[in-house]
Amino acid sequence: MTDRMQGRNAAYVIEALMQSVRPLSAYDIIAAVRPRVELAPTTVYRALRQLISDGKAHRIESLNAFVACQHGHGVEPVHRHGDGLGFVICDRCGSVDEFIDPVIGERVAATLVERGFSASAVTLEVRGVCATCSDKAVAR
Amino acid sequence: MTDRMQGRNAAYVIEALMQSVRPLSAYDIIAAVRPRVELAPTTVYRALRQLISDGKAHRIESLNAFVACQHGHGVEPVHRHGDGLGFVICDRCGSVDEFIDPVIGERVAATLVERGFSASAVTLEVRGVCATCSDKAVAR
DNA sequence: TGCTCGAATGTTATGTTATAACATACAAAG
DNA sequence: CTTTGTATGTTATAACATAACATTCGAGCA
Repeated sequence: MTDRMQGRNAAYVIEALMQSVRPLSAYDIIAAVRPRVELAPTTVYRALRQLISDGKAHRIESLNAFVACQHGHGVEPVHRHGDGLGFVICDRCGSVDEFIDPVIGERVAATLVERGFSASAVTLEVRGVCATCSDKAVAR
Repeated sequence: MTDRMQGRNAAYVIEALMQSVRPLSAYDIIAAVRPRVELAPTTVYRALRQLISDGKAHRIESLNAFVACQHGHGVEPVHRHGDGLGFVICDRCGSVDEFIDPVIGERVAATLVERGFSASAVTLEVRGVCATCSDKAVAR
């Protein structure tokens, strides 16, 4: 009961996410782990819920897809929504970049305090085109 | 060709959104306008795309649902993602509150400039429990 | 008038994302 | 060796979203 046990399905899922540059939908994950193993949607969503609550994966709301957390693989705490965690998502190449801006975290927190609102999750996502893809477009 | 023409379907849809306290999914909207009129999903999504690009409605990504814009019904410009526009969503009563924080807008913009990232949309959503619902829980 | 063009709309089918509901396995604690 | 809780498996279906193509309708104009 070390709080580290999370079953082998979660292991398959996080592995698939870590090996992918792009976010994966639940069904992408099913395809990615096949034919090594055949997972049902339910199973994948269960594993994802677990991984997300452990801070090892994030859901990208605007894509209905999932990514492995890019940080916190050492001693430092993993990134959590609510600390000014955000994602920059390129619609051209699909890359996702995680960032933290404490000032944003503070401003959001202030807004919530002002309202007496108790937050369970904060989503910050930017969609657009990354520098690399812009350059490519210019280069042609 | 005044750029204000947008067809009667959009009118039905925005009306349904404005009359609702809570966000509505596309299928909720279909139910809301029935039996006055019977709209197909395609039709509703088309109208929503239009309304959103006009700034008259917003998509709540974390709910896969839609709300009417709460501001900008006078001369002032409508709210747009990217100016620090955000939503505070109560998971208990379903209420959605729109807010603007220019500081957040600036910080996000700065992050994007730093990366040479060109944004097309910014999503900021907070899920949790509003003051009213918290009070109720305590009061019982 | 009647042509033509584009925008809006309608229709059908299907693709994609997510969960409900219930059955089984399996390990640790007692 | 039984109880209990967590993980897992299975089937079905709910909920969200778009593709592809047909039709209607109004504005501008020959």
